[in-house]
Amino acid sequence: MSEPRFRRRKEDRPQEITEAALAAFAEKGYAATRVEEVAKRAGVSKGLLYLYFKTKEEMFKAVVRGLVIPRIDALAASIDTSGLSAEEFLRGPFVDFVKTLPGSPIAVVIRLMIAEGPKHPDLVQFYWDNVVSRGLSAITELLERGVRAGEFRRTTVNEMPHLLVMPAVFSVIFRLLFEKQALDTDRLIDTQVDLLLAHMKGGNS
Amino acid sequence: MSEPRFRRRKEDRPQEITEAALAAFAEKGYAATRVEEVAKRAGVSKGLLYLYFKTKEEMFKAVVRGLVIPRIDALAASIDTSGLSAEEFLRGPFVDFVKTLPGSPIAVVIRLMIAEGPKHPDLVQFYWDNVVSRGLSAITELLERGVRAGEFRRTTVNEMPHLLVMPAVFSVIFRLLFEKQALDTDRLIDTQVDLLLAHMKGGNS
DNA sequence: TCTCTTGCTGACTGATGGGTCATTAAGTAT
DNA sequence: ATACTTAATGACCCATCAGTCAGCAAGAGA
Repeated sequence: MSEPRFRRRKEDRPQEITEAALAAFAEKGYAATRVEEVAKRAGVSKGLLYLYFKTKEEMFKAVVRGLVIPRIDALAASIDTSGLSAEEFLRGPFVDFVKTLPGSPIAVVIRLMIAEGPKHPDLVQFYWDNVVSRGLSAITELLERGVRAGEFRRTTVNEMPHLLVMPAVFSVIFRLLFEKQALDTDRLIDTQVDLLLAHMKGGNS
Repeated sequence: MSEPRFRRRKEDRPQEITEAALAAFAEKGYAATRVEEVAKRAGVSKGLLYLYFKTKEEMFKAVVRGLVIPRIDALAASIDTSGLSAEEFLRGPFVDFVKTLPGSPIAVVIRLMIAEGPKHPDLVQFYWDNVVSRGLSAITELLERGVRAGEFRRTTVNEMPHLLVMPAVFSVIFRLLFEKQALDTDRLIDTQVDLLLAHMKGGNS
């Protein structure tokens, strides 16, 4: 006769909740987001959230974990599989990936990390181990490959892969805060990569 | 006989409160900081805060305003007064200033802006007008001076002064989150400035 | 010394929101 | 059908905290 008032979908709940939480956090930030708001977005009662996550904080951590790992895995994998030269990879898949960041869920995670990081040391540690550290190593390895192939000189950049990631982080933050004052983040990223490649390929230092 | 229980010091209160608030925000972030905690640090009762600031939010805004403006003014002024060439200014006062950022109160403000910005659009606007916009213009003007003097070619960098500020923002965030995994932020800044100067002085694009 | 002004206090309140739990109803097994 | 398990509800509890206000006391003025 009538629709049941709810369905039991134990399997799907965690991800649904996680997604709802991300959306809410993106709009209001962690502290300003009410648990009930997340519940509403997930189309579920507040009490249910506490069956899947012990506290609001646990929920927050689940969001970060669930979103970031897959993406990084994908990029790391593509470094190995693609038969591209180091320069081709940087100009191609790497730049593409970086350009998508400012508009992706990862941008939200980055903001959350900055805002809440100091209050969640274990989460920062997790993020460092699984994202930052691995990302930097992957880039270092890629540059090393370029040096071995005779594409690049060995320069300071080999010890500072940060220089390649920098524009991504900067763009994420800039877009987040000053959306209106459109900075052409794609161009910023391209320019920085051009600069670095020019420096690594020829020149004098 | 006995010390008075308090003194009336209308003049000094605002700054004392503002400083206490900054210290508290630096440790806990805005949302997690209790108004009473700020009062305690300022050695004052909670009620007093509300005589000088209508709300916690107003207090927050006062912190940002009071801390950042003076610094930016100082830097902007020194661009004009110093008789240095563009390159000398960049390698000298500019780099010095940027290097102090990650450890300065401004770093705290930057973090607060990222964390709370989306909830305070008017504050973001204020920050844009008085800090970011003015800072970028100053740099643009400096580069332009360099071009006119024949020091620099005109390149993409003239339209993207962001490239010079980027390492500062990146360093602030990096140090804030991953203090332990010491990134040599001074070196990062130097390297980026070297790269840009090399590009603007010679080369091919 | 006795006002009078006002900077300042601290106990109070009202609302908010994280977290709980007794109860209900969806699905499953017999 | 009937009994049983457990996903899901939502009304409730209560600690927390931003903001208030009646009264107090520091210092100025006479």
